[in-house]
Amino acid sequence: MTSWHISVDSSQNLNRQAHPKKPSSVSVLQLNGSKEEGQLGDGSFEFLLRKGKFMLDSIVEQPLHSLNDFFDSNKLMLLEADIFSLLKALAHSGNWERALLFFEWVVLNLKSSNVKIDNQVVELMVRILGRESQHSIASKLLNVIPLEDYSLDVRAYTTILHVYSHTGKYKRAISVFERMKETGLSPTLVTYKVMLDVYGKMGRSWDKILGLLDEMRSNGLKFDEFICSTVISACGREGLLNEAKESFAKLKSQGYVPGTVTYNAMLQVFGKARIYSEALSILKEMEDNNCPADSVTCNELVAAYVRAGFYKEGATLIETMMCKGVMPNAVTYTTMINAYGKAGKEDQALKLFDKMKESRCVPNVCAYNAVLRMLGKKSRSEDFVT
DNA sequence: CTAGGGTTAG
Repeated sequence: MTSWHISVDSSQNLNRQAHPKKPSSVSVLQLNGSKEEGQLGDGSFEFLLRKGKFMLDSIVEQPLHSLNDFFDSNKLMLLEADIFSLLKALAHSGNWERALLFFEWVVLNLKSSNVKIDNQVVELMVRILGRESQHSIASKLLNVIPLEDYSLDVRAYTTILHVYSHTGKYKRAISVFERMKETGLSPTLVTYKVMLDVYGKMGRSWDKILGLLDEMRSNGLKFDEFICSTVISACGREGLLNEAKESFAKLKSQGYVPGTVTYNAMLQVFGKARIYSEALSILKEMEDNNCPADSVTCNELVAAYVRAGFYKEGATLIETMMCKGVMPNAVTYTTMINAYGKAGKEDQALKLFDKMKESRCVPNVCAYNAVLRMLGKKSRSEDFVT
């Protein structure tokens, strides 16, 4: 099972010669609970399991700041351990920070003995940070892990690309994506989705986006809601109206049935460009296709109304939303408050802000900023009391 | 229960 094993010191080899039938690595925690390898008979395996559990518990008990000292003083035992299982157990018990510190410690100690970490351990660490959405930490970690030394799987690569996308390192994402393909790995639908997002956020890359879509087609991948919404929102970001319309039509002609998210992205494209006829026809298409509207749909419509100066209509829409069971959220209220503020309707804005709190919608930073900016502009900050 | 999408921001 665990074919990889890191041998670091000679004492371990002596140990192995003395007991050649023992498992070659200490299984720290038997997560799946399977009774494998028939090693339970002589009791030594159980002992090793207990030892592993003990190691896990000891790490979890350590305060974060003294963890490195703990690792150093238990160096021999830890480097002999099944690092993969120990990492997995740490992450599984909600200790991703300890997992990270352990990983970094292992990297440091193995580097000094010129031993490479196993691919699977790197993949696991990437996955742990990805799941925790620790993008900037992952990004920093990737600066010290030479990726070209490892042959990671597609999923690890995809997570890494997502990390680069999320931390704005678009150029690096593109070069890692290219290198990944050179090593013979085939990108999955999700990989392509992340890359479409990278080009979309980087901007000025519409031809690249079309290129990726062609590549996907020739690899036999089917476009889904994720792919389509990403492409349309890329258009929205740069005001590519015709491109949005064309690709939307093309995708539909290929049998793709748009969902709420893609319709929302289309609404944003036309709403932002103030082309209300098109926005309304999108809305009509949604209704015709029985595609349910959600809070984002309503927020886009509210934004479209107030951009055109239709404050009453925007406010009424919020009421309608509530009647239909779609609760307005912080985005809805912030959009309206901003609009009132710009129009010099401070009283209306403050009334709405109160209503927001009454309806138990917790104001976020954007909402407070909208109110404060408005009051600051009017030099009426004395009216603002919590 | 392996990775992934859309909305506020003067």
